[in-house]
Amino acid sequence: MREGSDAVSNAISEGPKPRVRIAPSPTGDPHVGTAYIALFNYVFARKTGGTFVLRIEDTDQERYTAGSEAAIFEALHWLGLQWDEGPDVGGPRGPYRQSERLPLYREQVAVLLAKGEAYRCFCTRDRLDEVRKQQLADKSPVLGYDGHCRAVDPADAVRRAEAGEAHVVRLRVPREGVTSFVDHLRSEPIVFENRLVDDQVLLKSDGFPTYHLANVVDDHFMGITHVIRGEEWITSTPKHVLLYRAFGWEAPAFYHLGLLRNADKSKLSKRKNPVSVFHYRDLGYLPETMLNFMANLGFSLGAEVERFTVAQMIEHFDWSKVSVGGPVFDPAKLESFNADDIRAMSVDQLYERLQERVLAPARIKAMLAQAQERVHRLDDFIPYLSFFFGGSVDYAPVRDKLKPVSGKSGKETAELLDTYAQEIERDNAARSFTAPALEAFSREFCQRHAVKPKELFMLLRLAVTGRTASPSLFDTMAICGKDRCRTRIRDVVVYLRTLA
RNA sequence: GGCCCUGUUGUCUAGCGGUUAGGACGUUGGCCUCUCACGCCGAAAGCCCGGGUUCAAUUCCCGGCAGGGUCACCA
Repeated sequence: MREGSDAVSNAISEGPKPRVRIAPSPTGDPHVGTAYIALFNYVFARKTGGTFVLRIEDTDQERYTAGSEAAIFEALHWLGLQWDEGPDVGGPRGPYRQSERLPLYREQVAVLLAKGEAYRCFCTRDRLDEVRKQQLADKSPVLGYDGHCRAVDPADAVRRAEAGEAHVVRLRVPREGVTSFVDHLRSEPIVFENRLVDDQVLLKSDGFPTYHLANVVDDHFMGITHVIRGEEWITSTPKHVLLYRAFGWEAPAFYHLGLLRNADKSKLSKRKNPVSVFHYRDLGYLPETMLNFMANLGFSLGAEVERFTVAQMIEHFDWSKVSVGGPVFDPAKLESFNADDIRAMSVDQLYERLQERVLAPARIKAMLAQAQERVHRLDDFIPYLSFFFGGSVDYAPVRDKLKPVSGKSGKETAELLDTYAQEIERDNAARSFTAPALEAFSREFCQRHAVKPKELFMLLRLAVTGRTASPSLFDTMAICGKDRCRTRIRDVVVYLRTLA
């Protein structure tokens, strides 16, 4: 744990009310890492009587996926991390979606351009690639833009821009000196040499701001006082500090939290761990348990207390109790916490919880519709529906049926299934996980990969249900839900890889 | 590779110069018990390494090493 010179600013003090924010990007499923950062922002805001802002960073046209903004709201709501200002609840510093703030960024870029703190760059991608290749070949310690367009006469640059020549706007980073900032979670100031800092692109050629620009401009105009985010941002913080300086604004206080890790210590990723908040929700982890578990990853209430509520965390929160060594996200411990909490409930409470999601009437009815024509007695429904529940399924009874598709090895079949799971994420329709979309996608997938639908579908059926006979594969998948299917497909991928 | 961050049992952590280094998950032995689970009792397992500073370093300083992050017109 850090201490010393910074002890004073580490303490939570009075003064103007803090304003903090989380700024997720609507790409894919809401990530537990986002929830983790949100928790610390939320707790800090509540502790200090400050304001917790939710801002949507949707400046990347390429990666934007429909529906994921709503998914972020849903995930955060499930956890109970309510924000005070945001796209859905409004607030005095809106709008809270970056795509709705475009004029502001352009205006601010113009200011920088006028001050000479930024410049237009007309370099083509090809030239940029060349420069990079050369730097790599020369083993240059300095990787990045070479400043070619710094020399372009500003008046000339305006003319070219007005003539419609494609360009970006870059920050003019000082070539000399250092940029340093204080990270209030670490004892020493963090220092970067300016010559190693790239002339960051501020405005892309499509007129959208980059993260760096939008982030700084928004944090400033939204009055953000404390930036609490993941450690992955430390290296870009000097760019942000330089930007604040270029604008003549005061920078907020920075707190970089350690990154959640996989068991092998790499940054938590969906290849190695379930990372969707919905995965945990749908498999029946309790939101308060999730929160308590995540809180323990970097925050400690005291020597021998690890089970506590968010309210208790708020009550005792202090930055001196936060550690930053990237913690491994250990699902086994989460599970143990969850089991404890389930045990602590009354049967009535448990019954209530079950009805909220696991036994939600709409969900049960969807299952019954599938089982109706396949079951003879009412009492058979429950065992028949078993594969709609739980995480992994037992493949022992169908082990001999779990084999490579014709013409492929086990390993190749494993990769095929893995690709299938990944491509679902990238397909706009399939990602929604409705039966028709899944079917269309799956048939198209078979065609593209030259696999017989019959074979792939059986493999999927076995993976998802652990049975050779089931209701329509795609209805089954849709009802099981994306995360449950993904878990099971992953199980089979792992198994198939062990085959020749 | 350059730069940056981090470094207490396998994992999450407490510790802030002197402790039998504490707790939790996991592993493991036993008790309880019709079984399982729960519960209870016990065990193994840790201060990354090397130099300093000090009467005394897990703790402070320096250097290594290891892990991670980052080097985009992605965030």
